[in-house]
Amino acid sequence: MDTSQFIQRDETCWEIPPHGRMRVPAVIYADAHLLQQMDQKVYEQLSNVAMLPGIVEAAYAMPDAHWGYGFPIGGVAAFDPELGGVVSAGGVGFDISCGVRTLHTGLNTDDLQAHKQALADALYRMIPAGVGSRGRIHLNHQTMQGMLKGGAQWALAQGYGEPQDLERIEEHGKMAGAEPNYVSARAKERQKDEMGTLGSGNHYLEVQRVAEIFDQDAAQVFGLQTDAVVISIHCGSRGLGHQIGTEFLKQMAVSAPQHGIALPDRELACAPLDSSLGNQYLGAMRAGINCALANRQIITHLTRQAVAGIFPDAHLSLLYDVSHNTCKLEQHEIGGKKKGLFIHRKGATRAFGPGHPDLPPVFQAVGQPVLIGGSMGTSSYILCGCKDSEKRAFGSACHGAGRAMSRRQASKQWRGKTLIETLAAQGIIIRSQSMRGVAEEAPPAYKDVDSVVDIAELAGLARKVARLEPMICIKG
DNA sequence: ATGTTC
Repeated sequence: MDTSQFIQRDETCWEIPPHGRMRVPAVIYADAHLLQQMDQKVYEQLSNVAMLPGIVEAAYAMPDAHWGYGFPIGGVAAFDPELGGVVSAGGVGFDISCGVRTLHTGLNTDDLQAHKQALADALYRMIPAGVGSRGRIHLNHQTMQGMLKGGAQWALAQGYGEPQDLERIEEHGKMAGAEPNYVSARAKERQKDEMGTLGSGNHYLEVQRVAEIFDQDAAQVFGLQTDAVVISIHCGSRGLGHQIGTEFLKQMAVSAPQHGIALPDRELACAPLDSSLGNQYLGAMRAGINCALANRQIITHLTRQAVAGIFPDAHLSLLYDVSHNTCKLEQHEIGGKKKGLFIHRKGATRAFGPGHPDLPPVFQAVGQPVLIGGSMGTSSYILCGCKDSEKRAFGSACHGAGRAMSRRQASKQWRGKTLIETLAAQGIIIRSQSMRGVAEEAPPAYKDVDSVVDIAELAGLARKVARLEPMICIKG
């Protein structure tokens, strides 16, 4: 889009001043090139978000932002319940609590070389991936309620994982305030055979090597060294999250007029935080967060089993687990005063800096790990939160490379088989059930993750710690 | 993202 529509505040901060029904400005963190690459829809969607009741400070977009459903993906917005603030199902997204976790393996690149194919096969066999994939775990009514209430803590109690995993998951693995009774029977039905599955789209499990370290001190705290092998898992709440999103979006759109809300876009359906519907969505959405946390915990268990079959002495310890589709009540300073705000992050990662009370002791000195999944075949990054990020976008950073092209366009332009062959020639093994899915994920269909991350750092959203390169990718 | 057009 045209950069002249913005007031450039500094090198990476582009502002849309409030006009029309906008209550606050809209701000995009990007450089001129990333901004030009973004669809004009990002401008419109972010301006619409700035019109919603009770929004404070500004509607923000991260450098990886692109056109989404209602809210842009890469969007961050905070709402004050005391100012008539709202919660929006479109502001969280369909894949509730989609996120990334990264595991240390204790192996290095040389250990892996001779066993690469075998490990790819073992992981692909062990972890179901693709549309409608089903797992080996089947939940009944009681275990479903327990999972929705307990998240990764529930999964651990079922035998999936290790106790020390928990402190390295946001919310200690269990999102408080989940209300399984606000999750429909249909959402639960869709989920009962889907625990421990990756799903499709941009979801993946990737075996990666640490290719570059930018910050030795933070890397040491995070346990990262050059040539170490790590495994990253990117997935979410599967059919359950999608069903919750679908149902509440509809209800929020229908009831907006009776809540006195004139929606700038039907896709921005929302409900007041103090309404019954808003409260029900929060309870269901938090249960969806627990579903995603439990799912990533179970996949971790399956990953440990697959790796143990080839490297019996390897111990996989969790670095961290972050969610990037959430709405959370957090304390932030507005005009010098601490306030409880509902922070929507849609395709945006929490990036709390050093000393934040919500971080476990191990990360107090350097800030939380911010896990950035790149596109297929390209680098991923590990960043850390910094003090500034709390002033820039409520403690948030980008979540990935961000699409530059639609799935439809990408699937017309590339062939999955060719892409897999090209990547194989670079030593990257791709395993996927869907050649169309692979084509949709073609690296050039995404923005350049290196520049997205550089701009995120320049904007003070997070600081670079390490760059990872893919070796094996199990693709959803 | 999604039992990929409830």
